[in-house]
Amino acid sequence: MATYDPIEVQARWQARWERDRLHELDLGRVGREEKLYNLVEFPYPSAEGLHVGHTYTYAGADTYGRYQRMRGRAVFQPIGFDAFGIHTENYALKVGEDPTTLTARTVQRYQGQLRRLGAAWDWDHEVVTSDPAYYRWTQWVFLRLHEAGLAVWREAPVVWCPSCLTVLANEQLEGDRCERCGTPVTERVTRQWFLRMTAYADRLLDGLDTLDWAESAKRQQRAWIGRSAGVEIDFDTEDGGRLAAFTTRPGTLPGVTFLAVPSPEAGLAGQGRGQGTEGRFTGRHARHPVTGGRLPIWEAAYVVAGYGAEAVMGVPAHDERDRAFAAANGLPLLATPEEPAEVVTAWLEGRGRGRRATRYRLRDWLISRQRYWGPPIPIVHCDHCGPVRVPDRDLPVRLPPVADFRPTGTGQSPLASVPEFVHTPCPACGGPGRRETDVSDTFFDSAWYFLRYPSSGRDDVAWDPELTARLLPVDTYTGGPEHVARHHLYARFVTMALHDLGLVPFAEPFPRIRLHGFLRKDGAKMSKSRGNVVVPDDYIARVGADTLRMYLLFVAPFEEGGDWSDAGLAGIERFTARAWRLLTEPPDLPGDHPDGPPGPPEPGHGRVDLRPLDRAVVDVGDDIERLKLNTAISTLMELLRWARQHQAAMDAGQWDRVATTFTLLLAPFAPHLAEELWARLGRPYSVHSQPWPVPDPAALAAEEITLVVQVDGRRRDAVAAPAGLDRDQAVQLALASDNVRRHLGGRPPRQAVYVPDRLVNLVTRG
RNA sequence: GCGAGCGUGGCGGAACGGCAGACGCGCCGGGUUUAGGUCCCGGUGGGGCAACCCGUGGGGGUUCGAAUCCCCCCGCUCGCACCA
Repeated sequence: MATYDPIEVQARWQARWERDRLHELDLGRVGREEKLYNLVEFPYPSAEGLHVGHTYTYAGADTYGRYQRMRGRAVFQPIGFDAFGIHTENYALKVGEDPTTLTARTVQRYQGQLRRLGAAWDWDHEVVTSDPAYYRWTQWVFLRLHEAGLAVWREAPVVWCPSCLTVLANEQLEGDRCERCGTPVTERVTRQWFLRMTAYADRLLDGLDTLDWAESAKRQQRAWIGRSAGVEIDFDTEDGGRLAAFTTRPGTLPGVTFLAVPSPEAGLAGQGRGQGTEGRFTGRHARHPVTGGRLPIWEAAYVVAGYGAEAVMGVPAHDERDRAFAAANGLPLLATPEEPAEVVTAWLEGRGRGRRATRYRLRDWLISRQRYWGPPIPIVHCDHCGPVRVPDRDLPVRLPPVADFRPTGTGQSPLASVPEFVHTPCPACGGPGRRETDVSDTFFDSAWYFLRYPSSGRDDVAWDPELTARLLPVDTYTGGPEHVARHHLYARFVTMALHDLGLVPFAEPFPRIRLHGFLRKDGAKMSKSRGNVVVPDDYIARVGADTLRMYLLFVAPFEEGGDWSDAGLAGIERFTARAWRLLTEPPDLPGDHPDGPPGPPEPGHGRVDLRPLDRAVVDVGDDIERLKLNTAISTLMELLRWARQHQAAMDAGQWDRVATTFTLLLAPFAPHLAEELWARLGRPYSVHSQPWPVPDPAALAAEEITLVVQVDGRRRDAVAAPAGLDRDQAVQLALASDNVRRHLGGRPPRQAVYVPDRLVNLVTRG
């Protein structure tokens, strides 16, 4: 028999699956009950290609999807490319190539890599966000939000990256640095487009309770939204003005000794953050609303602009930051007791000096980017009409070719240098208009892509209502924890807004999210920016995709991740080779042995206890459901060893059941190998269309168990016993053990703890 | 600083509060092979090499019984980082 050639096997079956469109679903016939929308975060095709971190994520999600298909679900598992955006454009700048041609090439490269993973992608529904057929609808979504008053153009201080030469959203900061390039950011005041995400703060927060997400992810989003209930208190200033201060602890009002307002240089972005005690007296004073005492007004670096209140009331006696600021600036500390919050609030409300208020850490989503590689925001500015929506019929507003796509640094996108793009009649009055030249944030492209997948072929609608009602929401979203406060939040917000507009029939796009762990390299997260990526291609060419997939899933629990090292790869190579030999070569029976009697191999007696097989069916399935893919694979290894050891004793019927069942259990993990083995067993194509095996319930009811016997909590024996013993029978059995009697030393047990079918603990101590 | 997660053999990792170390790597021994590799079998936490004893970052606690639950401390990783 031929030896196992994983490279030949994977190439042949990949070609066949593609020809047969094995993984493409006929969405027209999928019922709502049977569908399973298995979504993974799509890659951005920026730089050197997919790395094994992607392989890890996709292998896990694909294994889950393949298993669900065998469980009878109609699995929709689309894939696409997040091809617009700064990351792609920066790579284009680095290599000095136009992003249009570059993207076409990198997408092709990624497609090839994704195909070679052997995942069950539904290529019929691929989307590419930089394709006009896609971003036309991104613009359409923007227009719907604009109509609803959720997209607003306003002047605001915004975060500016002096390296990327664009403004950034709050979510795209890492501390006071740009999350893409690490450059410390600065601040600008310009007119920008915002999506009013804060209007949904409460619903984004409250909706979390309904979701099947990891608690850590919910906690993170809650913290990000940061709802605080408190009171806004008015302070009259001596120059006749008024300052409103927000506090969550109105009871500390008697202890106020100063007011703090944002210092101009502290700003949004957080320059000057750190010590937090720098400040400058403004020369102005306010009056305490209760005592009438004079309160100096200070500019303080620690006050965050834009949180919603004009000032912070400084209470050195009750707040650490206030105390530090007061101490550093010679301000008094007034040691007053804290009053009951309700009393103070009611007092203020009664005199019109304050009102209950809720504040959020969440900001509106700034989507303007003064960059090239993104969807133009579909607005025309008119001197008479203001910002006017481009009519739907004129979409897409195509991204024009430009001579130079480098960011300008002037605060304007490179599109501003294309007169024939900029100058266009106002859609409202027909007068001279200027197109908006900013493009939108990449995260806006990906905030709705899951809606597009089922309807990807449609050029008349963004998404088909009937298909959407049937296929969505997403059943399982496999993604990275780094997206919890960004992409997952944006997608929830956009979906809620579209739901309110009656455009989608659900408010939550991702009722169930599973976060994968990270593959690390030498202790550090593997990422392109760190330059420590390992590329899957060499491994796929050398040991095959099946072995790489299984190895990645074997080394660590999927949701925890682990350190990449190929040291243990040999273990999976051995496993697959053994499986191949066992199922494709005739058994090594006595009749075959050179020293044995000549003749054909004799079948075994056929009285092998097959319960381990049924047990494995249950265990592997349970493990996949829980994404414990590492232990699922170890169960397969144990099953293989058991099959090898008992093969000779099995008759033809038993062996057939073992061989086919093993192959079915292997299929979600090693799709090519399983398909080949299935064919060689003479079974009809395809193994991936087969139902998951059903265990024999009688076999699962084990009639014999091992009872562990302890004396005073220490293991002294383990005895074979029939299942279902009652306490007295179990204790009698335990007392029959010589070793147990020896350790009892003649003392009768004072107590016996019995865990049915597991353990007896005889306790002698009082 | 705040929040969360995690600390188990030489290594990756198993273990509904119930036999700690499954499975795999590596290593040791044996077999097959002209030889190396492959392949097959066995062993592999520490101490005694037997009965047993000790062992899950450290210390305390709850429990008949703790890697698992609780408290304190140490270390690593990941979020957030002046949000009043």
